[in-house]
Amino acid sequence: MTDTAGSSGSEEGASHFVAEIIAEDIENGRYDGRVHTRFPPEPNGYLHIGHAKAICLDFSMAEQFGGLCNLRFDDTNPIKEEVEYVEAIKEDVRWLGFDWGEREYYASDQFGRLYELAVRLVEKGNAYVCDLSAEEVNDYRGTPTRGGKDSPYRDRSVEENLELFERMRNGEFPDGSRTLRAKIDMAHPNILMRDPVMYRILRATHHRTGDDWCIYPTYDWAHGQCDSIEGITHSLCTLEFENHRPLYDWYLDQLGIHHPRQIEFARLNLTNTVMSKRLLARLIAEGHVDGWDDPRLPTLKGLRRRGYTPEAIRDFIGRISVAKTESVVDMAFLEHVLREHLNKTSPRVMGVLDPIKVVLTNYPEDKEEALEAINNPEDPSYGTRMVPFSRELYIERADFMEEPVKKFYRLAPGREVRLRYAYFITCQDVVKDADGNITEVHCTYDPATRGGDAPDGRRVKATLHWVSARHALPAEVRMYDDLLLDEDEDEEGEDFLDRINPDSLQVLTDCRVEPGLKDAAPGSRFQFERKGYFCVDPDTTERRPVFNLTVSMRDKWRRIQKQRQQG
RNA sequence: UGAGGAAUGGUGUAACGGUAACACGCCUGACUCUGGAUCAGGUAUUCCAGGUUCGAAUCCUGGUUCCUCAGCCA
Repeated sequence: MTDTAGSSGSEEGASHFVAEIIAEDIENGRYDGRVHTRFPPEPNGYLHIGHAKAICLDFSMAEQFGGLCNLRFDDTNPIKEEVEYVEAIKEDVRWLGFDWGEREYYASDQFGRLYELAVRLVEKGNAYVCDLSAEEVNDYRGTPTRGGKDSPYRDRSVEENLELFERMRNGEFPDGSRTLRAKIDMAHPNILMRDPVMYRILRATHHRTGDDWCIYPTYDWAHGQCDSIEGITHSLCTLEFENHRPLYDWYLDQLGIHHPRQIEFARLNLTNTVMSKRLLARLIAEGHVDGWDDPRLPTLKGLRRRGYTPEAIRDFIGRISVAKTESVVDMAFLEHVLREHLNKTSPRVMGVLDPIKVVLTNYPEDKEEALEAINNPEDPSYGTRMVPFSRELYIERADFMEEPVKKFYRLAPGREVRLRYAYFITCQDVVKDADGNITEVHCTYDPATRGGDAPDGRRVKATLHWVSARHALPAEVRMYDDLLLDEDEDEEGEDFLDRINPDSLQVLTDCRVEPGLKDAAPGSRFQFERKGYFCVDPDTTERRPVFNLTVSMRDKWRRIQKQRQQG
């Protein structure tokens, strides 16, 4: 037997270029065969599924090679960072299923150490205090094609630099008036090597260090040194940091301290949505969605509320693999992986989203019975439940057609179908209101088909879900669709707001679900048979449950209709 | 016009000088008390031009296209 479970790449050891590099390093005895990674978010916003890729990579590489992965908050910019984000990020990482043990670090924990290291560079003549203003620094930097020019403060003596740097730290100079800069090469072809800023003067209260510091390290200065201090071996980051690697290496080489290896990979992009913090913030600010946990968003909070499972997200990340090619993954693939997991794990239930009444004219008025239904055909251990049945029922409006078109084989006048786990029914008549809208469908049922099988072996083309009108629980269902419409190939540079799907949310307020759903806890997931996977939203109240569509079922009939529309 | 990267079906990834493969999507069909799931089949791929080689997606040369970089953001 050939095991093709390898498609679920997240389970066993993944094989991609990052894993190959690490395996090679181990083989060569680099870092004594040790593997230690880190996930380094900045606590200035919420995590999204793009971060999930980094999280899964960082933790899985550690796990696969018997190493460790740290959680490190890259909190070097106090004006953007807040504790609220720290807590939210931890919750999200935990929800995804990863454990950083005691290894929760903060760049800010190293401010003292970083300062000492900076002093060392100054002493070596590798850094200097520069009095140029921000604009002047930009001006002196040059352009990608033209080298910059040296700062007039570049050749200060070590003593003067030491003194000035200490006075910066002591708060003797106003914000922005001076910086500490690495002394590298103002003519370097890589702009980042043109005497990058290591410290800026910034009087802002930091979420952890309060007002202890009025100078803060920049990313490039802090990141590599923190990696080094934590003993990181492989520092995985996204492609845009490729240009930073020479600088990352330079600091570590000058200092002569433990030197991790930075490896860059392509970030995750998905069709029909946005991933950038800026764009997500804009959607919220402009009211296109309701907040960071809006179920239409690819944020982890949003996906959680939508009903995504962490298992599915991890499986998805494993299966798209990791490479250096920039790519856009089809949302359909994420949904496929999601359905795969939900299909195996979701209890089935019946819910009618757009009800139309069915009256069984030959069923006694007062009779009620309970019919046995299977909770999960994929897994017998889920058992069965009893569902109430009576004379008046609701079925899906779309499951009836007065004048059925070709290939429609659900209920229609004179036609017999099965009510799932219940009876065969035959449509005899329809009742309409003054405007000609169908208000009731009158059917007869065949008592001999109780449970759903005909003793005479008679077959029907369709099986419909239903609820008993008298017993059903009214519910609200929020139907979600892609946040963005498909990209228009001829339209270039259009604002992404032009692609917003006006129908990304449709609230259905007149739904009816099985009474057994009365006490379903927020977050619990179900398959509404034939419709899709749903989960209970936190907006649920005792009086009225609220469900979110997680992902719809694949639907052949819908596809036929679509084909027909398109000609 | 500088530096650093990347190019394989519609999409994502593999093949590490030896038959271009896997998954998603799409299309057929089978089966079915979910038009779900499952199963079977089909569709379609090496950026271009040269070169090396018995043999090139892979090596070499030259080009093309795309991405990143001029924050005291990360």
